[in-house]
Amino acid sequence: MSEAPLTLSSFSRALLHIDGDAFFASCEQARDPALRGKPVITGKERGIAASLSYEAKARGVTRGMRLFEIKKLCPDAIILPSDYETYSLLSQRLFSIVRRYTPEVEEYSVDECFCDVTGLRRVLRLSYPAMAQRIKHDLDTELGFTFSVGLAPTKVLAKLASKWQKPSGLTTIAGREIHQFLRQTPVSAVWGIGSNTAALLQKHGISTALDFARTDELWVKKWLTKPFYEIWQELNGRSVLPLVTAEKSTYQSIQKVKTFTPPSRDRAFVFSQLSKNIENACIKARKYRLAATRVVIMLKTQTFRMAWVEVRLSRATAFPQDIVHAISPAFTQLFQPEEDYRATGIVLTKLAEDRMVQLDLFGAVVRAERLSKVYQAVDRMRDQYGKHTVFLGSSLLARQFAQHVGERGDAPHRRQQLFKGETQRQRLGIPMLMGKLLE
DNA sequence: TCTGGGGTCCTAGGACCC
DNA sequence: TCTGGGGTCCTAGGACCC
Repeated sequence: MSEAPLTLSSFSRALLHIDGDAFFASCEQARDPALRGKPVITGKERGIAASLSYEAKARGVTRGMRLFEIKKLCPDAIILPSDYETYSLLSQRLFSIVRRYTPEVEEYSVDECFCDVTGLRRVLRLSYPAMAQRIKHDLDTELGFTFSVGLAPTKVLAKLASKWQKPSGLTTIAGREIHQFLRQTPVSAVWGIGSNTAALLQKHGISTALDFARTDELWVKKWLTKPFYEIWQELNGRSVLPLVTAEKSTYQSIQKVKTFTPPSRDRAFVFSQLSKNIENACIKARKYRLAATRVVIMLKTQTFRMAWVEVRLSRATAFPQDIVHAISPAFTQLFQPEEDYRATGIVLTKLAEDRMVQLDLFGAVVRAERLSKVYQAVDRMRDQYGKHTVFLGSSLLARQFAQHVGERGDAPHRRQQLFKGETQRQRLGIPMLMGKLLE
């Protein structure tokens, strides 16, 4: 292994990685002040802890812990079902605050982003660390919970920096300090290096991020794939990963998977779960004006065995009844009556843009136009009154089940609670079957 | 870790064509 | 009939992320 250069001029680029602390639990606390300072846990619908407030962590609760264990350990824990709609709204606020400083923002996930502040020192009359501090201050005070921020010359290093001190940390990794940080970091903790690659590297005596950064460049190129070579470069201070600032406007695939408890071997019920997933996937597809030409249906057994089959559609569609009809034989083939199922899933793939969809027969054109009109109306109603307003007859069992177990789907009144005056939405509360609309 | 849900990118290798 | 080279497209599967 030869020495790779680690010293670079302090900031060829100045990139920030901003990460919400205990984001989901913090959102709940931000929305309901009565929850502040208390052990809050989200993930009730799954039966395990998904996100924990720092108060809960202090009591020894960990991610993935079962609810009954949590109750034993921390009887006053407040356990809430996930409310993705609220998290997503606060996420948008996070991004818009960062955009006050620079348009170069990558919305990496619901609770984190990267941004490029290179060259803004003069404009803002601030050093890069001071700039990072200021952005952090705005986020902390305006959103009502804390963020951890990393400042470094590359994305991979900025990600490492934000993780360095949590919660509410601000860590700078300047070019000359890179090796000090990498020496203390196991290679498996580097963004993009998972357990498989970490195990491979370990075999070659590479255990810290510094070992990896110092590995011979030619060796890395020869034995590892492109993403790992890019990580190697970034660890050495060479910024090669671009910021993806464009708004997400399309998808390669859309999937909806849903677990239900208890597991079931009732064919009609399992099929209706799948049907409901298909409807939800189609809603998303239509929103982005996409249509699937292929779908994968998946059934997960209680023993976590995943059976799946791919179905080619005769034409691209984003209408659930087309897909429900097309996958029906495949479902029959997949479904084993003596098996207990815990989840179903659908993946829409080979997505085509809506207007490019080819319609073969005149009859199909007429039908598609009719359906298209129906769904325009359905999508408008859903926007106005909430997700559970209109659905396919084949999803009825699953819808009733969800209502029975008190699922926390989309609920416009919670939006009102959070953003008073921003929405006039109300809940209709009367489910209608698609069949009625099509009559 | 007793296991949710939603994505992306990369590569090897086969099929097919000239 | 045999052997060879090269290009493109597609697919399955791996790996990783939050």
